[in-house]
Amino acid sequence: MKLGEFIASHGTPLTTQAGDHLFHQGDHDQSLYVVHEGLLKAYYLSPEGKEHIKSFILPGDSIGSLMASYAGKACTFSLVCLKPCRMTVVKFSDLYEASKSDTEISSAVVDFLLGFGMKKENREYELLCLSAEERYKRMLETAPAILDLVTQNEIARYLGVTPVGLSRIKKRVTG
Amino acid sequence: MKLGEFIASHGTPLTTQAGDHLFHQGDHDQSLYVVHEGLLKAYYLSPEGKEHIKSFILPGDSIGSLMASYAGKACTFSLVCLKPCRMTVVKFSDLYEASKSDTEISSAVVDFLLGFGMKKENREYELLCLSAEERYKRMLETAPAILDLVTQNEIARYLGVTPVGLSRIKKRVTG
DNA sequence: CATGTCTTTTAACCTGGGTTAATTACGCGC
DNA sequence: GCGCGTAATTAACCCAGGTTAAAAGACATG
Repeated sequence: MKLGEFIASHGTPLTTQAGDHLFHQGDHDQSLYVVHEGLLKAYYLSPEGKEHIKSFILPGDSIGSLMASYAGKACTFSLVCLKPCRMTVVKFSDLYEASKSDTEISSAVVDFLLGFGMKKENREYELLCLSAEERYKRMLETAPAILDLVTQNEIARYLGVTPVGLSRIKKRVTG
Repeated sequence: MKLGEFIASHGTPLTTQAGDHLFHQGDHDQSLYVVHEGLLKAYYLSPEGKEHIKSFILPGDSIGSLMASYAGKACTFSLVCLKPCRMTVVKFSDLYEASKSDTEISSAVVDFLLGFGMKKENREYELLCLSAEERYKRMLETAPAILDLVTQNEIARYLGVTPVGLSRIKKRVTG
């Protein structure tokens, strides 16, 4: 069975409003969210209340908490809609079980996970090797679309700087 | 077929000396290295010659360049042995193809990739949300073993600070 | 168009970590 | 034990980005 069919038949549709949370840090949400339309952000909240943005999720992307879904632990981050969204929710365990017997599904899951791994490695590279200014310039080149979708405030917290810091960087870069 | 059997039958053994490189940044190495014994480091070298350590690889771990193996691009990092190593080398494409038809293999690959994903997410969290000092303290708690295996110089470059910086942090933390 | 709310910019000051270089430990071979 | 190379510490200075607070835009609503 194709992965798309599996999701269509075993998933349930979900539409949300901007501001709706799908789960909070600490929850045990074991769903995979396949996004068809809208915009979400995944973020960490530190004990001191500082927000760090893990990623923005666009149509075509999928997201869920690996920690909760696979390791049975609490979600390490929160997931909130920045715009009204339309998606399909799949139980991680359903997909995981299906991948054990259906080679077509497991192939698609392997491809998904390999793509996921490359994204994470790329993010790791940026955070480990680049300065905030370099990360901003890189974002201008590789993902300019997102800049128009979210506030500068959120771009900053995604890049690992404060909004004040990003304002300074912008001024420096733009000249 | 079990993954272990596949690796044993389709892989080739390899032993190396400390200092040997398995591949360099820019190469197109499409191998997966399954480490039985020894110690390796994966690192990025910036155009200005600065080294950033992506990870240390211990017995039981596996490593390879996703970018080269799966995306067909150049390796984004280099891989070098810090101690003599004993490992098995598997062609990524062999394993990838096998996972398309053998459910036992694909299950193991899915599990491997899920574990890999969790590691990468954890590293992303540390680099995005924690200060260098917090990352050092966390390492003291969660991976004290590595501290004895490599130089402080390398710990620093793994944590994303300079050796001088780490020396200061140590002094601050240890009191 | 006045008002409140949110985002962005600017300014002043502070700090963690970078940089360079000198100094001190720690092996290790002879 | 002595010399030599590598690793770690220390010191002095610098700077990117954090912090706090105030000011300036930007919009929406009444």
